[in-house]
Amino acid sequence: MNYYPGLGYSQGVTTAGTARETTTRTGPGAARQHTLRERNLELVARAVYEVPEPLSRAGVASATGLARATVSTLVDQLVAAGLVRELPAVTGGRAGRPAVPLVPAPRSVVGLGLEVNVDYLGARVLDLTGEVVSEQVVPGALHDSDPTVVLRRLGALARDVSDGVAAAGMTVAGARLALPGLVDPRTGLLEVAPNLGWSSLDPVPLLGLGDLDVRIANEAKLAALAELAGGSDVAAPDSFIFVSGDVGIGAAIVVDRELFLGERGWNGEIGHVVVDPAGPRCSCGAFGCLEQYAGKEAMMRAAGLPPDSALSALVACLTESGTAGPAGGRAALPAGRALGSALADFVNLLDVSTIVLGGAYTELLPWLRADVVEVLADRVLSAPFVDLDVRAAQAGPQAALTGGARAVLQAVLADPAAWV
Amino acid sequence: MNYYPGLGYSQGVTTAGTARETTTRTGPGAARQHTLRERNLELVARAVYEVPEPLSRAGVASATGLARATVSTLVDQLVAAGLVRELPAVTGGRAGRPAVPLVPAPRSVVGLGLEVNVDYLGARVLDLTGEVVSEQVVPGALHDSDPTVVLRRLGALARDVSDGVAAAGMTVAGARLALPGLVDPRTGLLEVAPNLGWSSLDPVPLLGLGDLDVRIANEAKLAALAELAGGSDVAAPDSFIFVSGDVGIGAAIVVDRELFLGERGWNGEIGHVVVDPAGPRCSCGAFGCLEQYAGKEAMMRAAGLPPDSALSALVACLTESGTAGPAGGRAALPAGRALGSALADFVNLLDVSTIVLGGAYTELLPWLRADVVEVLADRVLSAPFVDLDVRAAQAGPQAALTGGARAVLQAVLADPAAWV
DNA sequence: CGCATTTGTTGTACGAATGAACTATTACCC
DNA sequence: GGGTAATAGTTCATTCGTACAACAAATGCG
Repeated sequence: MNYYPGLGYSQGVTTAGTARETTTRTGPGAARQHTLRERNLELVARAVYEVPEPLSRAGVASATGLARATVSTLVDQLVAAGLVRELPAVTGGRAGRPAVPLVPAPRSVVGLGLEVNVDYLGARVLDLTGEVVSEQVVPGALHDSDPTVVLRRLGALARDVSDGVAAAGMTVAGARLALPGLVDPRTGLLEVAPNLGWSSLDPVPLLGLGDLDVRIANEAKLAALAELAGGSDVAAPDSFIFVSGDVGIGAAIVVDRELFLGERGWNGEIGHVVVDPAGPRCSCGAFGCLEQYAGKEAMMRAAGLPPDSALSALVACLTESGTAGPAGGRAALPAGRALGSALADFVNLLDVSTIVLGGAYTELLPWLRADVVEVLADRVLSAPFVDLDVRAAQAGPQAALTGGARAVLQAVLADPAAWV
Repeated sequence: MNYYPGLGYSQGVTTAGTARETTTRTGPGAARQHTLRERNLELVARAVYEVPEPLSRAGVASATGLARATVSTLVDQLVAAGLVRELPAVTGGRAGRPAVPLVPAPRSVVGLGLEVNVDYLGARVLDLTGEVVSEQVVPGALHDSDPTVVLRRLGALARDVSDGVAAAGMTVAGARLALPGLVDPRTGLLEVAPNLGWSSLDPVPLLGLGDLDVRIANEAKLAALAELAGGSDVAAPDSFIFVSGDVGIGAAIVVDRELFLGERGWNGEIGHVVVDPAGPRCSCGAFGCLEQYAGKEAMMRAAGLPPDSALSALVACLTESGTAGPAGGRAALPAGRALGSALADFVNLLDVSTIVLGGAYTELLPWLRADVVEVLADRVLSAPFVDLDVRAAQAGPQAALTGGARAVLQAVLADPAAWV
């Protein structure tokens, strides 16, 4: 992760205390015997989970570098905890005792993703294999809604879904609530969600989900996590900027398969990068923000549609007005160059060369991509030395629900010792 | 570091292989017995190094959570390795056996910082206490210079300094070479350094420093590391954006006392963030880059001085043209608002709320700060919820030299087991 | 059918941290 | 001045987890 060996500068004792005041102060990083066990359990679990085809105990041993004997005891614990399942031994062509393939246990421990967005409420349950076990998504117009009412409805939805999977013998390891706004994950408070009309509230208790471990996060951040699963054919990039275009425009930064959140998780506000200070005034008070060019309403207006039209109307309009791409005629979407310009700033400031376009941009990509790529090639300083990649999101609808559930499961995977 | 518990998503087995193909594939993260020892050695070393006043063995034990017995053996090893020194036992008011204070060992293991910049060459040696043990800085006009000649001269300088400290019984743990350009720390190659007129070269062998471990890095990144030492009175912030203004404008990102480098370490190119697309053409081909407003030459021109004037001339000019600050008259430096605008984009994209201004900006801060702060307050979305802080760099002249030496010492501190 | 081969398990050895007991050295109080 | 409490540092048996080697299990192949 750190290509400058020896430049990383993390402070052991002192920061560990300041980062989370809630943890007990006894030995934040002291490594004991059981630390070894925890770490190696995680290592073995990841080896089982993050490999294209099942490994045997011996395979895990050679993949991790641990001794076969050690792997055996660790795997036995994971199997006993229900996190790993043994498939029937397969006698595969080769000589020797047949190997027992190990796979993530389906439908045992599951994660719950929750989301309130402008036009829907949803709850989705994923198991350790990444399959959707259960979900409910309810459309609704939630701008300027009452958080108490909406969150109670979402809580009922969550209980419904959650009770269902619990009845089938699964354990819900926790939940993540995705919200379109500035959330502070340390305190669990929502500062402001402009498009919902919500501000300064503590959403988790309003869900009424009892003692289930529910944490909140920004919607774009969780959607980016969903991207890490990759598409059916294409693998997910290890590092990328995820940009989600809708009424507002949000982004998330993933480096080496890990979210980069800045100090408070309030980064990625690309919608208010200035594209042209002589441009139209933005709701944020500045002039010429990206949102004024590539936000949903601006794109609708530019296409001569009412600002609150559905995305499908814009797609239809673009499809009939020319070939599927700007090469076929006039630049179909002025948003393209503006988006490219803001992304060029982003790439120059961050050095992440893959850009994943999500939300409305996924469907609009054919009309955006050429302009974005061209502006990036012109404006990114490292462009001569780097392959810039602009691609469509793969995670499917309500990506934040999937990402939230995945985040819960990643936490399980990061500390399987808590489950044995 | 990660305020979204459970959102971090690091992949154990698979990425470890892709990140560095050079490492052997046997057990990247397998934790064995000696892993415990290494980790706890680091923990103890950091406890000794990163605490305002000396700790005793017992103090380290309570600070780290390790048992006194364990700490004793670990400290003994560090003392034997020359990384830690015992001061005379101090009988401080309190009852009980007097404690033996432990401090970083002065003048034992040292780090070497090297730098080629536009107007000087330098080598600086720091010991584990952070003191400068030895240095040589040679002014020179090095734009469009011959890398072979310049690097041979720097190599001679480095050998000179290095031989001196070695003769005094110190061990040089390694070196970092700071260069003002795009460097790839993985390969050790310099892609391009526009202001030196260098491109596509492998600088380390040209130094001729034998088998000394020399690694290269970007100048602004190393200067940012120097900031982490803090000033004489003010403590360094844990997270900040370091902006170094000179002919070009570079930046580095530090989050939780760790450099954030992006995919290749080529981030922080704030000099080419677009401030106004209707602005003057930049050398990079785009229009209205920050460098055209807040680069050294642009600032000189705006003040009516020849573009290659010295910084002192600009300061003199500003001082006599009004009071020390824009409040005293006309906006002294048009660079201020441009810098504020680019920084607002930076903060919106990254969520790091402290900005440290280095290079020429340090001296110009009185004429810049008010404009920068005002624009930031207007344009940063999270401004109502965050205290934005704009401050001057503390690290002193040739900060990259200090930062380079510190980077070497941090590597020692991160793996003291290699020295016992 | 015997042998090589690979997987998985069992038992011993070793390394590292722990906690309790012990020594060393001071302050304080009578 | 001596006893006692307090704190620092050390010694040693214990515990825990991994490594290594030997062994058992199960298969393919000649």
